[in-house]
Amino acid sequence: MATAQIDINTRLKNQLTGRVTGLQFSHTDQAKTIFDIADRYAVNHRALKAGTGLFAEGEESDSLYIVLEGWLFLHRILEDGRRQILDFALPGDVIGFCGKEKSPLTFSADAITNAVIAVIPLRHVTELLRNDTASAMMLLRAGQEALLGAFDTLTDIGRRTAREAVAHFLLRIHRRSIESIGPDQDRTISFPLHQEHIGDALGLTAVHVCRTLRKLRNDGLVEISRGHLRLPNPDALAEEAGIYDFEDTDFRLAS
Amino acid sequence: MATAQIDINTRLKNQLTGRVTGLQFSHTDQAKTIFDIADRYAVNHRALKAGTGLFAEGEESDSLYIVLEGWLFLHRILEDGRRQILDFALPGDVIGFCGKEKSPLTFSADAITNAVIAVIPLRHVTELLRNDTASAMMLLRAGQEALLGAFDTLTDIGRRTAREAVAHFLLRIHRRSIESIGPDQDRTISFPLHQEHIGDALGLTAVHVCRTLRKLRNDGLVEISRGHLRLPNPDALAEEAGIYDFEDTDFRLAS
DNA sequence: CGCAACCTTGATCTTAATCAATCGTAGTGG
DNA sequence: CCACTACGATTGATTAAGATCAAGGTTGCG
Repeated sequence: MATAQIDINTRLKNQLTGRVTGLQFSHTDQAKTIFDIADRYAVNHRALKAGTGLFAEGEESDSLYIVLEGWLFLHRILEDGRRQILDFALPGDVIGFCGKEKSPLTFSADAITNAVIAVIPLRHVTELLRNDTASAMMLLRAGQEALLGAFDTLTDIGRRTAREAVAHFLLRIHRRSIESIGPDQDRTISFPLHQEHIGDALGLTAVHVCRTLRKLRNDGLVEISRGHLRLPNPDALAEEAGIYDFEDTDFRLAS
Repeated sequence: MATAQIDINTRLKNQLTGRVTGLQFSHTDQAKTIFDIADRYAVNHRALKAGTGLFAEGEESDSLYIVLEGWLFLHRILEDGRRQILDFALPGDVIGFCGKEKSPLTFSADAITNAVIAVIPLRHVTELLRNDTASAMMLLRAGQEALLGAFDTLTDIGRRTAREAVAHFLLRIHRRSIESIGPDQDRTISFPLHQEHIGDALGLTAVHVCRTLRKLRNDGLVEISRGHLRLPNPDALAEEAGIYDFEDTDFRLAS
């Protein structure tokens, strides 16, 4: 069991390391190092079946998690059932670090697909901070990356129309998938999200996401089929999202 | 000039240290250590007039900033002028750390009131990570704290009504102000935000914020006057926000 | 085959946006 | 001291984006 999971880890690292050639810079290095951190500091791996939870709001956890394989989502549920998805987590992403011991988590994490997660207890994080400056910097960056992602979503929900928000969301997920899993084939990525996931991430209903996607599909900007997403014309889609020249610049930029 | 600013810093620390007596635990310690970090690693202080910018989207910055005095807001502006406020920054908050050098910032930070900011260059952050494990942990926590705040706002905008969101927002700001500036007098805090700030933070128009605040005021839940905010009945307001027993639990919890 | 998810589409309703004045108050210059 | 100005808060009338309610329609799987 443990060895099988380490194989998965190693395989992912190789995939990512193999990618360095074609690409320019640091994101790839970062992902590599995140997996190195998982290698060196994880006490065990957790294999989750699709639909099961990694942790839930209210639980106490003194661990940090690194996704090795699969897609998860972080969310919060209100009393009456309204759900807000806060983020998605792909391989190489760090989640669940609340910083303090003994304080309850304020959100839940569930697996969308089958997933493998490296578990790093807080005491190993302390050790990492003491002995491994480069990894500490990686961790800081990962946190900041997550914050910037939340800022993107905030802008999508707060100040973009449904059409703009969905377009922007798909571009971001597409980019993250490529950065995490590796280059896409013909602009196509594996895409396990349901319309309800998209809606709950963007503050929309699944019905409205459906209508919005239909229009984007009719306009030839998006293709979704059996768990795969293709963006035939990312530039045109970026224009819909209210972003221009997104190939050149970091398309997180609003203008 | 430098001495005057250090005096401000010292005074703030004393205020916070003085608070330890009445309260239970780590938040206070954390704030103290954030100011210690500012003391030890800042190369200089910047004094900002109300309404001026600390940095703007698109600029490159290899510094991290710690607010010593005043209120700031972080925001992003879309092409057509729509604005999303991403977060507010109060004394003790850390902002602007993008993690990578030479990459442009993806949001702006402006001062709401006059403000004093400690500037820590990235090379000092590296030094901090290498030599000062406790401070490194503080920095990680501060980042996580910001992420959790963004998650709160995400839930407000995405899944709460205007009334719930405004109630929740005021409770959070009230709490942050107390944690940062010190205990309030008679449930009253200094509150420099305009209705437009609240609207841009919550994805609403200033007009709708006005109407929502009026109703909350008519219900005796909120009092706002000349830059001050009073929450006469936090428990009742928390109920409006869809939170119960918020005195006992971390009211970041949705349920 | 038949059920269970999920997606799709239509009709109607609600929340919040937009448009448009008006009011209050703090500052400014004469 | 007082008109004048500017900016923010307020209120009303109207519109629009997206929610809600209600059927079907697909797809995949035991």
